[in-house]
Amino acid sequence: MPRKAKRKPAGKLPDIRAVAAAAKVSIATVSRTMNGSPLVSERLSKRVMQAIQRLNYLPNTHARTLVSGRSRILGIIVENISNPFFPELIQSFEEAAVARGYEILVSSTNSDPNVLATCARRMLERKVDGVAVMTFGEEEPVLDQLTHRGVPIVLAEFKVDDPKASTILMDYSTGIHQAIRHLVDLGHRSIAFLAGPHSLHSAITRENDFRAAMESAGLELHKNWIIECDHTLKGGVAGFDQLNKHAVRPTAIVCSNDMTAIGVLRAAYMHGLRVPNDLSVIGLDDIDFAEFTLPPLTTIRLSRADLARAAFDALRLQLDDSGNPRLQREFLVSTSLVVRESTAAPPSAK
Amino acid sequence: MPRKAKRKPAGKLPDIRAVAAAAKVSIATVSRTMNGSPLVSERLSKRVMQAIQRLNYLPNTHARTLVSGRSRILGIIVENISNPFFPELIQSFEEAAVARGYEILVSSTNSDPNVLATCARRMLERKVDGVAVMTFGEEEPVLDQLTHRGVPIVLAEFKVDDPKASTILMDYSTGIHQAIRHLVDLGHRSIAFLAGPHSLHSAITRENDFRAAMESAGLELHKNWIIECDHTLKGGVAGFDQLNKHAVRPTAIVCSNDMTAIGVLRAAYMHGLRVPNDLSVIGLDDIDFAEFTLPPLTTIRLSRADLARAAFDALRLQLDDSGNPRLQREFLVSTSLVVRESTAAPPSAK
DNA sequence: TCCCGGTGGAAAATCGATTCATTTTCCCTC
DNA sequence: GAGGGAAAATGAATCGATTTTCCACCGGGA
Repeated sequence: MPRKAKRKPAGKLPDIRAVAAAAKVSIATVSRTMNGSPLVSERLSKRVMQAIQRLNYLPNTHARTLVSGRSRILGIIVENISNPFFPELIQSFEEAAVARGYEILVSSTNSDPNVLATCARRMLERKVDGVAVMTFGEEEPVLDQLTHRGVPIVLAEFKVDDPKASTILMDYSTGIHQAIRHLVDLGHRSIAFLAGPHSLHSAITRENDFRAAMESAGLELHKNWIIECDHTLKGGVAGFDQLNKHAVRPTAIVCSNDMTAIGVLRAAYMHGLRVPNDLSVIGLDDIDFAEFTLPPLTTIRLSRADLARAAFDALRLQLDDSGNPRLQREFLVSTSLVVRESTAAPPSAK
Repeated sequence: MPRKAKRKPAGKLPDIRAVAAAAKVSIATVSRTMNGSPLVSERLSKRVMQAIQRLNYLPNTHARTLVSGRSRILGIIVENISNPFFPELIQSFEEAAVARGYEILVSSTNSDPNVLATCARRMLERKVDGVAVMTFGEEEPVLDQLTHRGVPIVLAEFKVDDPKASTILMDYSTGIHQAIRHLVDLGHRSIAFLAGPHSLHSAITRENDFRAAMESAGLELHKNWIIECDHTLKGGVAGFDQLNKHAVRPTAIVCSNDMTAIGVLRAAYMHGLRVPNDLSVIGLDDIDFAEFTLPPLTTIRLSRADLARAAFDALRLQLDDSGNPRLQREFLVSTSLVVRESTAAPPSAK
């Protein structure tokens, strides 16, 4: 005996068949219409659209994904969502994605490689079309999982030798040179650097660019004045404390990111040092907060919007143009100094 | 003539058939094993699991969703991802969700009703199993779209008369009473309130609780001292400026959220007022930053972790226990004062 | 010897779309 | 009016799982 035909429950959502029936066309035509195929006449297209409106029909993306192989979902993995840099980045990435009909899957690794592996797995299970890995380092192990399955990825500050991988490089050098130049012009000679964790490629690049800028300004690097911190507020406080232990102290501190700089501001305050009169501080990122610290932070701007757009474009290129062997796979994002009030002439120059 | 059978491309991902073949069982058994059916013996189950491992098989969630009707995706809609309160909330929500095998879809409305509608639509298209609407107001129009299609939702601070909707209420009253009490104990009598935008239910609740606390402390409310701001840094600055225009000024300011309070800190600094000596400031939320402002902010803590967990539990209850007519549909999250250094005795009391 | 309950298998229906191969429609020309 | 060819619309296979139905097998009890 044939299986009993299932009656449709009353509250059933309209599917493509319902639309086809309502518009008196085949389901193939409905599908074509929705996908903007040129093979549908104006007249029919209109009729189908009306039926869609009338029924308040939403296509089932899962069914769509199953057959087409594309999910129209992009993943974005960030290092730490509690660092304001990243929400701003996610926001821009989301806007770019949604504008082109992509959905995004966000996750944050907190610099834990295990979490990163889990993220990659989650992305794979949901069949993302591409992943922006915005962790600025530590990403090696995860790459294979994704690229081996043919998922395009884009990395920040890290080149991978895989045709499916693109890279976004930051031109820190320009911004950092401007910062050093700014300090030198104010009269500073003793400049310290609070670096980020060495596990991050970006932290190392920033530090190297700082060294280069110091050298090209003809300034000597005091050995104790480059300290590895962890890019957090607490880390900035700790870094300052460490700097403060030594007898000779810098008159200016450049930090690997804004959070560190804000930590320094806090620590300096606790030690009774006035910024910028007793100490100049420069950050890097220019998060929204930087304008509202006390005093407002002089910092090197790294645009989240630019970075997000570059990441999205890199993925889109891989997706739309994957045949092309001469695909652009490297992108550059620039930086520049924003002068506010945390920098001034050093005390000695008064 | 039948369509030509398609050969499998070499690099094909393993599917359930491949696993079945590798484990020498039927696909039904593989499915049963993965879904923890009791009809599979220990022995076989182990064999299947091994095959899954060996092939590095990942089930296709889209295929699964299509037939089962459940996507195991939860949506979370926040007001503004650039306010650090929300990333911290998302982080906790994500952890809870991922721990139970759910994926999450994040989006941020920026208080724009049109964006909210788009978000709802995106969630619907992706067939989310439930949505946490953490916008603290403005949500009416969107509700129908979701609940009408049977998607459970949980709202912050807003009750809806729908069996699919749950609510999380914040007990601001306790924290705000503590704050007023703290100020009164320090000697303050003149206390202003920088409210949030009246479009937000939470902002109105907070304001009302402030009024109530003032009254129960026997303090008079100065008419010009309740000002509507917008919960941003800039808004805090503007609010302070407005307060400052009048001849009589408060000795303490309570703010509807931390961002506003941080804006006030900044504005006070620009006007040469020292906090807390000249002016006491209290925030609400206790975002991570609050500990690192200058001076560290006294604030009313509203735990993101508690809120996220409540939101997740509310949805899970709706999902797992949807038959139950006596479902818990209201949850309460508490608040409490955290005293740091932005409050002290008023100048006159010195 | 027959039957029975408990396991697991094989096969088919289903979910809701896309898309290929095919048929139908329509228009133009001779 | 027939024939040809492009354009428009259709039918059916397909994606990868879940789930149901029916069946086979095995050991044990009556």
